[in-house]
Amino acid sequence: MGDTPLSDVEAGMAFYGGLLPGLDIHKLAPMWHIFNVGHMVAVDLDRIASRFGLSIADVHLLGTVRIEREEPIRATDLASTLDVSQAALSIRIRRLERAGLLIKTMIAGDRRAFALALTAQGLQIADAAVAAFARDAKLVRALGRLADDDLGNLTRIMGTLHDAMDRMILAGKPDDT
Amino acid sequence: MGDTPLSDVEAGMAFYGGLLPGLDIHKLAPMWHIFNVGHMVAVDLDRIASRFGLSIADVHLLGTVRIEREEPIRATDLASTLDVSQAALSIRIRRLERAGLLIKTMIAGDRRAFALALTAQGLQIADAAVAAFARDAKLVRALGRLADDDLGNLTRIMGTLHDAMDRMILAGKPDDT
DNA sequence: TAAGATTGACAAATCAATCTTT
DNA sequence: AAAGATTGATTTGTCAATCTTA
Repeated sequence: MGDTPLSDVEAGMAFYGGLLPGLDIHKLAPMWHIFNVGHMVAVDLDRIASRFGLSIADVHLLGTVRIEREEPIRATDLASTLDVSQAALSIRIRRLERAGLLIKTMIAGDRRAFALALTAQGLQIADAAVAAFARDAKLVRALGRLADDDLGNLTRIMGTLHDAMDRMILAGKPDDT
Repeated sequence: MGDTPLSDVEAGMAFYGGLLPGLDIHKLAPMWHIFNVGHMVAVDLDRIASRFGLSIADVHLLGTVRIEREEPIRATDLASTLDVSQAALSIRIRRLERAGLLIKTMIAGDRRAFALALTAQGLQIADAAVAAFARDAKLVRALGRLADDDLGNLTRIMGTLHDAMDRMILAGKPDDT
């Protein structure tokens, strides 16, 4: 170890790198960062969402339904997109429906399934929550201190990873290890 | 909208950017990516950890204790580091202790608190789980397809954000909104 | 008083089982 | 059978209250 003053995070990664030389630390380190920062962001956004009487999971759902599509999104597709169980969705949808933010609509030609749409109030709250995220989230503050280059590259690279994970999860649905 | 075939993710961000022009989409987009990828990684690592009879939260705890320090880490400090409640820690520690992976040790000069250390078995399982993460995680596969430049920049930038979030959370503990 | 840790009440996730429709 | 959705049992998280020690 040198005498450079490492942060706790860097020190931890350096420790593991030296400990298990067989490890692919160059991929483990960014995954660890993403996992941890993702968790901290989730906790932080949950705190902001609670101002609206919602959880971050609620906003995630409303925000996804918010994005207009040709075909209104079905509950099953939503479970894939959000990477949660259908059971969890079922309960969340019922609660948001009772809160007057969401409505179920029939799908032509399939009486098993239903599609989802936001009410006027749901639309307003979803937008307000997203605006509050953009304004108040801790991570937004941290992102504001990055160089323009870094912010652009981060967005591009994370977008690539986001797409790749979406595809892998979708592909891995039928046969899961 | 142009005729470029956008991914769902990019289409969603473009939608919000056009919808609410006041939004700082340049910071909202990367935050959204980090939140979503972080969640998908957590689900994936949880699946891998279950091979060892552990949750990702268990491995997170063991891995953090694993990192050697001058002073063995206390339970309260661990709650800050992991960004979970003391109550959750309390229960998880008891379970890991009963499983024979973790031991509580006395702290000289303070009979309220205790420190944590891994047993030989805990050490072995923690390392095995981390090795399994590096080998089998979906995100590791996705990271393997990045250009070397991108991987390096991602690691550096996410490390910066990780540190920044750690500091903000630590600073925000006494007075939380 | 405050800090470290634990407990109890409650919220929310998963998994397995079930019901209806295809 | 298989797919979409729901329910019940279990696990695990947070929050508020409590106990012990500083």
